[in-house]
Amino acid sequence: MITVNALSEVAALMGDPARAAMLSLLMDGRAHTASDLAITAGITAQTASGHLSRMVEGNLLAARAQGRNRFYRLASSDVAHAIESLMALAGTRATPASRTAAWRRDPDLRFCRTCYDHLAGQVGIAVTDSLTQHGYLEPKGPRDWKLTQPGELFCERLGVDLPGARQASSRHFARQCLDWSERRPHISGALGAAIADTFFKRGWAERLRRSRTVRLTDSGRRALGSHFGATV
Amino acid sequence: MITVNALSEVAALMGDPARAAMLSLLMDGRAHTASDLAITAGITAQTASGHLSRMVEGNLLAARAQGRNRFYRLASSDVAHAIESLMALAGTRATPASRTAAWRRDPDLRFCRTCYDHLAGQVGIAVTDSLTQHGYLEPKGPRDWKLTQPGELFCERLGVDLPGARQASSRHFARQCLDWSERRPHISGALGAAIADTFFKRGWAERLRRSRTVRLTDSGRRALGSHFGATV
DNA sequence: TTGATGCTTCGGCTGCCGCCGAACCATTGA
DNA sequence: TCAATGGTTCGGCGGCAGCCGAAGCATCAA
Repeated sequence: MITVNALSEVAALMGDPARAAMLSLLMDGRAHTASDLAITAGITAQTASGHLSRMVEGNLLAARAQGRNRFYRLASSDVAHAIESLMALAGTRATPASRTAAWRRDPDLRFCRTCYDHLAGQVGIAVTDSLTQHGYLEPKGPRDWKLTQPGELFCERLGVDLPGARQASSRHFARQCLDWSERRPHISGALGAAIADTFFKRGWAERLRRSRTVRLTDSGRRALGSHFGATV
Repeated sequence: MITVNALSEVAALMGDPARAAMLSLLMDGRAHTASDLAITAGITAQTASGHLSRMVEGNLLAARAQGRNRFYRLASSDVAHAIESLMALAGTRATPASRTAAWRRDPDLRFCRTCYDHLAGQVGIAVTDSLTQHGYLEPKGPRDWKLTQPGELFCERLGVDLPGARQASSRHFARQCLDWSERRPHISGALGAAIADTFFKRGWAERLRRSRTVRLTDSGRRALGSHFGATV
């Protein structure tokens, strides 16, 4: 069966520590330079170059040249979801030595991070829960959400770029994405990305360099309370 | 970050051709003997033994001794879902040589297979669609379904072991599982397994040995029409 | 008890793959 | 044009991990 080989090839591509470190950084959804990825993985530029070209060849990454730099990003949100599902598995692996799951040791990452291009972790869940509890978001089908009329008004007041989000016709508008640390769905898709953008633009959250971890600012914490009625 | 290592370890465990072949066989949800798995992977018993103990150690598999034999099965449905998500990735990898996705080359597998312990593929989707269209199944939350009152009656008439399914309190009753070939959700969980059992018990479907592929019998094809109002 | 079967452990071989140094190409800026 | 910077290609080294043969335990059937 051909699918077996394909399975092992994809898995093997993710199964090297250096490549996994790069993929983990790229889970922030942004594009990073080859040298940036090399430093993150703790290897030389030429070794990283080999890894990167292999991952492009394997359709895990997409590359874009810009001047002297070469930027790499995840090829698709499917790749991000596959990585998340593996991380969910890794998180439940209770080692006999310490029964503490791996993600528990990184509380900041668990608190708030980017998942591809939208917010995840406790903050991502808090935002999503608020939207559904206020009736702004309703489940639609197995893996999507519907933004209700009041929900549209709410987003507009918040400054979310709804027209821009709808314009990205090639991707899902409001998608459910399983959160690997909270093990519940949060909002992703074009709307999820637009909401995350709003958080960054209004100074409610800051990306930490070289990490998926996101820091919630003081004003962000206040905004969660006043706009979303949530405390984290 | 510790999660990075955990990610690469899990992925590497799936990234070996022999182990991937074993995992693929175990995706039928049943337990298989060590020698059976060795033959499937095309390696000797002692080599397989090493692979199997590593996968047990890595919490991918669970082992159970029975007489002289030792049976291995997937440790949890989480493992099955992670493998499915990787297969979904592998399926979309269009090689430049042939733009045909891998699963297209195995139409039987795409038509009907077991996913862990329930039906997947076109038949799994047809059954699920029929249940939802008749109002027997309603979406409940992001990843579950609710079996309605008419749905319970329908299942009882069909001979599905509902009490037995409800008894498995440790697992989800009616879960949504994303089908990697159809890319839509089908019914899984205890109810999904019970429905699949009914198909096998009533001779509507037959497992092909050493494969996830399931053959729909003639009576099964008729049953799909008469009971589910579906044609495949 | 004896032999057959299923599985595992041990030891040693082999090949692959990740790694780096060195050299090379491309872009930028002076 | 020349130096500096970012990336890739090439060649060779070293270690790990997958593989098997041989031997060692269990279990079952006589």
